[in-house]
Amino acid sequence: MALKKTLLEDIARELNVSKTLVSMVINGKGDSYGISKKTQEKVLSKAGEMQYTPNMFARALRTGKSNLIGLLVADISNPFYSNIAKYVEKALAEKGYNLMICSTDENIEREEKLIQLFAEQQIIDGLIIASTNTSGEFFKKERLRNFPIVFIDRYLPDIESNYVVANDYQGSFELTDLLIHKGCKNIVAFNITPSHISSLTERVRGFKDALHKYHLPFKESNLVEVSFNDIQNDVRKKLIALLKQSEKIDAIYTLNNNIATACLNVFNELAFDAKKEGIIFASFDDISLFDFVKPNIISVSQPLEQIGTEAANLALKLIDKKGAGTVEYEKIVLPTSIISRN
Amino acid sequence: MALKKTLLEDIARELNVSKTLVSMVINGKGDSYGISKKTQEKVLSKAGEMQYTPNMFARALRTGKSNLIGLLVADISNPFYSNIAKYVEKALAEKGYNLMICSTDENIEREEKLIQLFAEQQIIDGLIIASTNTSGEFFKKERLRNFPIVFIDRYLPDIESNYVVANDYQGSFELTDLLIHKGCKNIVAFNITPSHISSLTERVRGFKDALHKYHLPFKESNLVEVSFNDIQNDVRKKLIALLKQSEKIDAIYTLNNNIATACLNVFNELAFDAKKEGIIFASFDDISLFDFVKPNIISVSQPLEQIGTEAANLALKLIDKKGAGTVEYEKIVLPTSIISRN
DNA sequence: TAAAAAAACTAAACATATTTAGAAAAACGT
DNA sequence: ACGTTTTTCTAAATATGTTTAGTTTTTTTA
Repeated sequence: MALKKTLLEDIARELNVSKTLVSMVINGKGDSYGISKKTQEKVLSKAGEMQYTPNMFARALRTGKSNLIGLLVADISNPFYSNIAKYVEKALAEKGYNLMICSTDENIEREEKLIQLFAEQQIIDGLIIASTNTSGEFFKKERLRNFPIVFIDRYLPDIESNYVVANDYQGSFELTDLLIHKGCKNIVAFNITPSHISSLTERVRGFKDALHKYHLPFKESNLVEVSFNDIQNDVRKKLIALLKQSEKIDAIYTLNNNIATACLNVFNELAFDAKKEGIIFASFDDISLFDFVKPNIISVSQPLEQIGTEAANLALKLIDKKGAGTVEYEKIVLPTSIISRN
Repeated sequence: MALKKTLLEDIARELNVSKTLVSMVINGKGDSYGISKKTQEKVLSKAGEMQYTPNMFARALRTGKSNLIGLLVADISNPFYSNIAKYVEKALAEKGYNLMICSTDENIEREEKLIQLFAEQQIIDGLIIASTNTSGEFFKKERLRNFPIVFIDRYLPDIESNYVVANDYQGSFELTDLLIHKGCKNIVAFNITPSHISSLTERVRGFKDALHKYHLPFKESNLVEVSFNDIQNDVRKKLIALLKQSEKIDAIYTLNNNIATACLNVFNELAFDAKKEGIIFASFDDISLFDFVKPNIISVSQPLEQIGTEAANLALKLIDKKGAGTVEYEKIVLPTSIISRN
């Protein structure tokens, strides 16, 4: 009735050999185990004929390897992450690995639970993660210390780790520098809070340093923080207040695409024409949306394909090297580029 | 050295009971197997203390259930799919299931290979798929006939199946109807080719029927086809030709968000002001981008959250019912809504 | 041609759970 | 106190591969 799957044993029985032999041949170890060419061919052709595919669970159970990589991000529907995911998947597929994607919703508990489930249990062979954690404490656990983890987008400053990130500091510095060159004297940056995330603190640092370079003062009012849980409403409230205030500002700089989109929404609602009001709009993260939007947005573009590809390859490299003594961390920092739409 | 994982046996040994008993209790079957309350508590507390978590592979191997659902889409970086993915994941997480996402790049071979790998091998318990296949032939295979599959976005007309799709026909009809009411007499629709995909053929049908309703002729020139593999360039070529031609058109209607974005790019390049030229721009699929773009886009919005949630729940339902005789297919068609930006 | 070496293959253990069939212990009835 | 039930628990089989430690067969060497 229910079509039975072909097992190693079935092939072995058909050919009157042991399943050990079949397993060896199927795994391409026929030569190294000294199985004769003729036998190898017989096995392979019979396996093809019987449409044999090994049971991943049995294999993973025995070998402790699943050929699965986990990708943990805040929100897979954020184009930043979904684009990275696409390239991660592509790079992994080339090496016979598959991807499990999970969203954490920037929820530390959920993140930790998922890591526990997948990484500590060795369901995945490696983890690529944009961690939302405030510290590296969790990752110091004995069970994780030796697990292949690649941080992307953000790293945790208090632990040594492998990571692939954009040069947030440099990108933010250059963008701010450009704004100043365009004559801006009172730039207001919008950040999200809690803002412990490294990519954001780096961007803030770049922003401040660029101001400092040109002897522009940094006041409290140059940095607005909006709450992650309610970005749209918080942005609306604070942006409107900002536009109403007497002190004139000449640039708004959002520190990620979420805040940018929220601001654009408010502009839309208010039919606010930033250009006409002499306000330059700039943002970290370049999303395709920005190509079409008024006002023209000056943005810092991150190399998504490269981030995804490098992260995948680094993860695979760590898996290969696993256990091989050397614990040298790879810290890959990729250059960003300014997209200056005129 | 390498921290050993806690096994069922370890708990059993500590408590001087059999691992059978431990397994039963861990799986919440203590009562039905008549394990005394006291023993159950002992086991549970010891398991917590020893941080036991069952090995998914051993469990899946034995039970044939992995609590994994596969999601196969053309391109996870397409916001349409990444949004659906988000809601699918959310609905599954609530029921203790996890998601494996793979992109097929609209490549039939890759799609079939992935299905073979995951579904036929029973690595996943169920599959949610936006199939790129031209026919249902592949899904008729004995090994798949009884496998829980939910088609989303597109269904295959030549086979019976479970699916969750938007009402493409209705949405397209209403949109076209609206355009006509706005005075359009020569609407050009942009489709991608090969266009065997059900959602697209339905949209074309809705378009034609609406024209017909108002006795507007449908000519070859009312439907432009662009190749999926090179959307941007093909759109550029054909859109430019269209805008140059002598015959005046009064609306452009793109049949999905990819084509829409490509068109907008061309408008941008040419600094073409559709509104000024008396052309209304409309598109199937509503993406957040459209909120910000000039010209104002009239669009058909699909209920992404609902599609994702219903698909996930239907998949779980099929898994539950598996083997339970009744083969009644669920065909869920969800209403779309017109977003008419003025 | 017998002993040694090399080549080709296999039985059994193992990875870690779940489940079936049945055993031991406790409680009950008389 | 002894057989019968009922309650509680367990040994062994199973799921499907990989790997270790041999064994058998063939070839080579003296």
